[in-house]
Amino acid sequence: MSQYDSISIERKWQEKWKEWGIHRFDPESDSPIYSIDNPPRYTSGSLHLGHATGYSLIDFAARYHRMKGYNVFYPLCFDVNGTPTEVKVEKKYGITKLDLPRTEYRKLCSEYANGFIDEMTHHFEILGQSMDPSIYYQTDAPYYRRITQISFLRLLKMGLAYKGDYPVNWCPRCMTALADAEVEYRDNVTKLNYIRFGVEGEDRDVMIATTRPELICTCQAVAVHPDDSDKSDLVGKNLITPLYGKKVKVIADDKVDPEYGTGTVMICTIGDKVDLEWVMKYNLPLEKGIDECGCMTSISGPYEGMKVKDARAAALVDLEKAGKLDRQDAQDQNLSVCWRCHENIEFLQVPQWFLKTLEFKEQVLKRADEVQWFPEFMKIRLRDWVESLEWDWVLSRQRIFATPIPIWECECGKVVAADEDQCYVDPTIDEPPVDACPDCGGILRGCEDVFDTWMDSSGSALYNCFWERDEALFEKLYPMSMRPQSHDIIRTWAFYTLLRSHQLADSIPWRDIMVHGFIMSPDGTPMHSSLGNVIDPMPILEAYGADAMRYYACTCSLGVDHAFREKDVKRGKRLANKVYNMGNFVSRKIVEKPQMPEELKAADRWILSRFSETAELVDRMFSEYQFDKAMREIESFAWHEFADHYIEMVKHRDDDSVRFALYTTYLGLIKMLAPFMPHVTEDAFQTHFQHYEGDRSIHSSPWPETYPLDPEAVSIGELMRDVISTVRNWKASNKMALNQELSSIELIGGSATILVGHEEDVMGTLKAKDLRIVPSAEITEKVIAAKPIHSKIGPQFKGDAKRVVSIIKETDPVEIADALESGGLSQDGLTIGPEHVELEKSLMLHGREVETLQVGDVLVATEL
RNA sequence: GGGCUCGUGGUCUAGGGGUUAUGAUGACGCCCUUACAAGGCGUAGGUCGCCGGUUCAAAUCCGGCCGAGCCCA
Repeated sequence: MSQYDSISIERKWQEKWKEWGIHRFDPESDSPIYSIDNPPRYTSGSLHLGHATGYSLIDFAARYHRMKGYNVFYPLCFDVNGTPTEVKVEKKYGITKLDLPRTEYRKLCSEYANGFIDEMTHHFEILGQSMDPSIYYQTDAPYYRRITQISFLRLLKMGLAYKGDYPVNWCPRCMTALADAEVEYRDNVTKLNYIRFGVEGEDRDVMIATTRPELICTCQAVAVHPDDSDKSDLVGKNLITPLYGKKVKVIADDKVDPEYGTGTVMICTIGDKVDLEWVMKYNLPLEKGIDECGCMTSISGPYEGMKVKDARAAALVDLEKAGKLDRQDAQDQNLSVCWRCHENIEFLQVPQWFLKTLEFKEQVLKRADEVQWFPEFMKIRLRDWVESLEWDWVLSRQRIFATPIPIWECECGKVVAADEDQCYVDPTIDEPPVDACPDCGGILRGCEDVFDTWMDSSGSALYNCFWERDEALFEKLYPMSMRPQSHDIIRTWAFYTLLRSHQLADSIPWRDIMVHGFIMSPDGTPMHSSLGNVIDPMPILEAYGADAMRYYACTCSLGVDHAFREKDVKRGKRLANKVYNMGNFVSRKIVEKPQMPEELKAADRWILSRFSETAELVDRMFSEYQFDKAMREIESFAWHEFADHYIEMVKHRDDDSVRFALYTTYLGLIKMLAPFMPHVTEDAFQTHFQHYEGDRSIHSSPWPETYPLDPEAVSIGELMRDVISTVRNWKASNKMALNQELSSIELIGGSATILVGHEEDVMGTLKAKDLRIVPSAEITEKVIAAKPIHSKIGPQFKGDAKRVVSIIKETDPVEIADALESGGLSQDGLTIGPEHVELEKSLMLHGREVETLQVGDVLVATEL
């Protein structure tokens, strides 16, 4: 059979790997550990193309390190917490979190999310993933949440977690606080409204421009720029707000942009972050105009209970009626929206739990420097993010399907934390460690808030290393070897993990971080379900196989985005087929395991040398996560050097030397390809090598051994290759069959003599009955061109280089050759030597009817 | 508006001061050759985004501009 049937063969080995358990991490082993802080897959349904690519890249690292002798820790894991699931469940059942008791709501979410796990696990298998189910975890399980909770209790004890009363980003639809990292921005056009404020005791108006007229009820002050001479007379006076008639002071502050609107700003509690800055700076009262549901409060008077948007419209009508609305302009703005439901977010003051983050900025950046970034420039993303941070991390969320915050609170304000032994604990169900408030004896109420799910995710490295579960294993495993992730979550997953590992373990979480890009649609634009350009990887896997899909994945260099190319997957399928067929050829020659013979023939030494060079380069590229480069090296060696040239060169031969070289090179070749294309290489290994090598699987076999470089064999091999392919091309272009016999071939030229003693392969391959190698013959050499060698001329002649080049170009080549023979070409005080010029010669052979071909400076004469 | 990355034959891509710019893919032509026609061989196809600068020498370094993607404001 010459066709590689990917689907049935892939399933077969996937089943075997499962049966053999060859991807297991061995906690007892003394081998060096390579551990991967694998991204727990979010349980949102089927695999998409980006996942297929991302997880393939991780699997390359895992399989490579197993072959390098590492005890690899690569857990199968799922992320099952969080708002995205809640949003989907609410949509599915048409409910909100207020419609159901917490336990029932949570049950719906849990059933929904867990319902995907079997299918997603199966998809990983189809992709050829070597994740280890023996170290499985999911983030909603009590054993995982327990670690999240204990880590919080430690941070609380250290004084790093605190309850604060600061305004937070708030999503009125999700009814929860959001971290800065959860806020997205959207371009929007709104109305900038010019509104008249009265001046106290004077008969004039001041025009104020605002996009949020519904917040006039919370106006605390009005600000102008200190250098704005037109308005300096206002500073210190009181203005009267329209609709409410409230007196507010005019202040001068250089944060005011005099160019924006009227240059006069109303300061509300709280429209945006600048408002908040002013509120803090001038110690203004924090009045709440909007509540947690996104409705106006009683402060707004007639608008109480209205949604913000409706209140804005109503306020504008009233302002118009009162003659206070002067005009409206269109205004571009950047709207803050919730990352999940895209509802406009508000700034609200709702008590929340925070983790001290700002005071750790420098330490986190130091930790980031201790980690090796692949690619290096991705560290800049982290640095920019850290340096731009303005707030501590809001840990609490007013949601349900997440890890509960393990505390109870008393009306007096006392907080009672859970005992670590109690965890996992749900304070809305479980009893507190003490019966009543230790301060006032009051009743303790379980905290209903839950953690931001990044609190769970950023503990993955700690969890993986058995932190607070097994002290000995923690010592052995921590820090982990590598964190793989995409670049969009550097500010969240990477940052929070670095922060918490520093705070809790005083260490980096991992030594390396590998950051990959996104997979875009074929036209280079992002894939979005709303655009209808999302590509499902499953039909691709079925059509071409996992090895082909994985081939595509390794063409995706790290750190940058890649448009999906189906033809790259096709190329992968072809490569799998090619490798499969090479195996068929090699195994025809092999009847027992070949030993290295005392003497290897030149062509065989050449291919072993080239293989060794390739394997060492590939090894280094693997260790630097440069999978695209590694694959390119393997592919071009396998396909072009090994198959197109070497195999062709030795087809005619059957001896110990060629058997050893074929066996060793092909085995080494499939070994270095095994991390990328695990199925076809396993199939070839099992079919042709397993009974000789003994390893149960190619994936539990060692990385190939290499041989010292043999420069002599490399020159001989390359000349053989060139002579053979030149004559083959000549046969082809003269419409001869490639196995057409030739009565003789003559190689003429000094450098041809290295082939003396190695005629066999040239003759055998070209079907030539005779081969003669002579240093010279009755030939005439004619110099036809002289070319300047810039890399030699430039450094030596510097400023004169241009003149040297033009001398060479303008002088007759024959004249140059003659001059070089007799010591050099001198002109204009410049002496040009043989090292500066490459002479191109035409070789003429007289007296016989022969075809002549030229290979470098070797002339090939063939005779039918 | 800021940061990062990228612009190379029709398409995709390698190279990151010094031969005739790499390879894939598509197009065209030829070939069943001791594994593979899902193969092999060959041909055509390029002002290396644009404009300046540094240099003996720039696809490569520097500056500006244009375009794309991501991250942030």
